[in-house]
Amino acid sequence: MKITKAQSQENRARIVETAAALFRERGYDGVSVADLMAAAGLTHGGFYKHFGSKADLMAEAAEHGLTQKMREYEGVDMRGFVNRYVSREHRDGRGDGCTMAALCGDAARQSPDVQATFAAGIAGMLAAVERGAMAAGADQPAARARAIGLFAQMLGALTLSRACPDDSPLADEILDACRAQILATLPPAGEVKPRKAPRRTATR
Amino acid sequence: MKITKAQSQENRARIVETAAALFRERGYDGVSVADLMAAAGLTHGGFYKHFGSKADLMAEAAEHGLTQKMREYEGVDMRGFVNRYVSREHRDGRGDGCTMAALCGDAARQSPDVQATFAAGIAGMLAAVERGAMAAGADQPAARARAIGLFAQMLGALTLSRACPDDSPLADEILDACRAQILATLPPAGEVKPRKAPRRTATR
DNA sequence: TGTACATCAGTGAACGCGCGTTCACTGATGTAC
DNA sequence: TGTACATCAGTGAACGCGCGTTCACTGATGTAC
Repeated sequence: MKITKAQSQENRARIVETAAALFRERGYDGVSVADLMAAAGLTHGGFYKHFGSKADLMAEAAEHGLTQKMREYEGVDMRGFVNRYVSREHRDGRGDGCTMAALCGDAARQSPDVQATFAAGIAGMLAAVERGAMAAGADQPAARARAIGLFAQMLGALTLSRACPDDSPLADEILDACRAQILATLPPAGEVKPRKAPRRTATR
Repeated sequence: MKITKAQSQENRARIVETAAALFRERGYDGVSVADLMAAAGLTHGGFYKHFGSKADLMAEAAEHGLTQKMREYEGVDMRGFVNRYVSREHRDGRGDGCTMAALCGDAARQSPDVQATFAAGIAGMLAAVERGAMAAGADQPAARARAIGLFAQMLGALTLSRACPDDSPLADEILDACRAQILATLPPAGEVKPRKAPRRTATR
């Protein structure tokens, strides 16, 4: 029952991808190794041919999820980012959503490895938001502080909204209030005063 | 080995109090029934003389923690609240801190009972922050939206800061940037334009 | 007030269960000749 | 290019462990007389 090298690498990648989504959906403790291997279409025994431990996979899945989301938002302008991030779709789609928003609270209690991954993810996210804020007309160095405040508010809004029962009107109110408030601080679309050339994140 | 009724009630209260702190510190899955009974100075078998299940205690501990913190902040003005909430002390003192900030992310994956408790806690918190914002000079109905945005940002700041490794400068930067940003939107202390009588939360 | 007895909070062993992890085994792949 | 064999990803049973929960038992409390 040996498998092609390429097939094996493909399996490994699928495990990471599957794990990233399941962890976001149910949390780290809510997904067992057997669960996720089954979801990836394999049996649990083979897990340790790919990863040293569940904790190792947690770090790798976080890394994968964070960089993937960053890439997905590349080139999206600030208003678009806020509209998509602080939305009912994002709140209700934990599995497909932002790893930070889904697991940031849990990360604080995980291994240093996972924690370091999240810290790097936060740093990257803030840098991207800062770039977006400057492209939207903010000044350096205020842009840095503004980016931090902005992202904290977006993440807080999502977290609070998700904690409410499914049909709660409060869940929507929180999202709507925060989105409107953030958008109000951004210049209207198209009215951006360009400084140098408008920045775009490089597609590497 | 029977115990006084009063002694028993005291034990029960101590279990709830201990559980609330341990849950905040390590998360719901990070504390076993045996753990917390030992921390309360009892053996694990007696747990079910007081509670139907661990999930029941989770809801009761959340309720306890949330209302206790609300009472603690009663009569504190807006600037004081922000300064204490968005602080290193609060970030590093999970066990003694805000239940919402510590467990809001986990709450989304818990039983409807726990989720309802958190939703009620959010509602209460927002109402209190709204009162504080109005006492600080905001207008109705903007005060409601402002309260939501404010609290989301405070909670997000704490969550992000806690996700960073202990010695990370980023952890402090996030806290400082958000605190400064929030305080800048509040009128300076003492310069409050009173409308009607300045409101104080009733001590009931 | 004093005596006899039912109550029930607390104890600690035991339960079944699912977890992360290990292991002997399989058999197609990939390599050495 | 064809043959012989070592490799190693995947399988599924098994491991020890800690979990939430149950249970028979204890013995001071609280009650009935």
